[in-house]
Amino acid sequence: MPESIPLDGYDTRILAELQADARISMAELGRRVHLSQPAATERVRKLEAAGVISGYRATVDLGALGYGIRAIVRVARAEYARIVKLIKETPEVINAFNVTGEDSWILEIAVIDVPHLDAVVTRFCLLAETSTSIILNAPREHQVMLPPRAEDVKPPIRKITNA
Amino acid sequence: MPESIPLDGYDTRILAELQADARISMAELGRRVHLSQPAATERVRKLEAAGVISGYRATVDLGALGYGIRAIVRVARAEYARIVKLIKETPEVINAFNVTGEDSWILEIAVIDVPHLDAVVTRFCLLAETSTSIILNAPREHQVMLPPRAEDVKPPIRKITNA
DNA sequence: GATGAAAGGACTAAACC
DNA sequence: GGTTTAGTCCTTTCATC
Repeated sequence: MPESIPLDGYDTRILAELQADARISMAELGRRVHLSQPAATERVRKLEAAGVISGYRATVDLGALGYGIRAIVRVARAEYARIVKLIKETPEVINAFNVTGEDSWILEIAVIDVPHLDAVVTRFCLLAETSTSIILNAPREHQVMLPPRAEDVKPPIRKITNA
Repeated sequence: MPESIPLDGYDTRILAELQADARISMAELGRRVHLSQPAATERVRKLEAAGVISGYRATVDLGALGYGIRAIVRVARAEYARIVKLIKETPEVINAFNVTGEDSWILEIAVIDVPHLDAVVTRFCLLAETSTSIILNAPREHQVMLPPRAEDVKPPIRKITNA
């Protein structure tokens, strides 16, 4: 699994375009980033091979699908293996993060309505302490992520040697 | 913005396939869901028009991009407008949810290293109380969401009328 | 919704810079 | 590394069943 391959301006623009619309053709991508179509295709292939691009997914509108409520469930004092098992068995869990701190799990879930929310949260309550917050709105979702700006990257302190 | 159009088995399978790989051709999609290519194309077009499919995005590996740490930041006692402004100015924020409860905001961020984490969190600390948890692992991410199963959908209680 | 035909566009590979 | 060209393949669109 190669990591941290050098990314230049073309790669950055390709990543921006494909995060904004993953279904454009390689020819259209080339036009947008000012590369020929074969050059764009080759760069995308390398970004995929390097693992920088890990996939392409359609985004669905949960409301249109019939899920009226999204919520964050924090889970504390849970037994690791049992929680992982319950997460894997629960399709309403969109994202599940194991985190440091008092609450060891943070889940994002989608449910139809309040009775459904109750049903899902109750399953986790049986294994651990939970705290549920309903998502009211999301001013940012799926931010397009590009390589860190140079000013944010602190070079490591060089070790003093006897050279 | 049309919502809750009826979705049949074909639509469900199309949504599953496109959430798993958004770059397949309409011909390949048709093969996978056992529809002709024009039929598959037309259904995708309708799902897009109805807003069920809201977009297609490439997923990037944050580690490969150079972001070594992901974290959840909970923000409490914040002034709404100022927090929204700060979120919009902070590219490290991947997702930002305004939620019910004590902590009114839950942010997911990606940073390069601990100094960078410190820098980002400090900006939010100046406006509100924060609590930061580093993400250790994520046993589930980007769950494929399909229309709710029938057994989860509770029909509304019919009102008693004088008919 | 399927089939078949026609047109347009996209991808692959090669030669060249 | 990128570009251009040429050839093939695929996709899309339309009309018909």
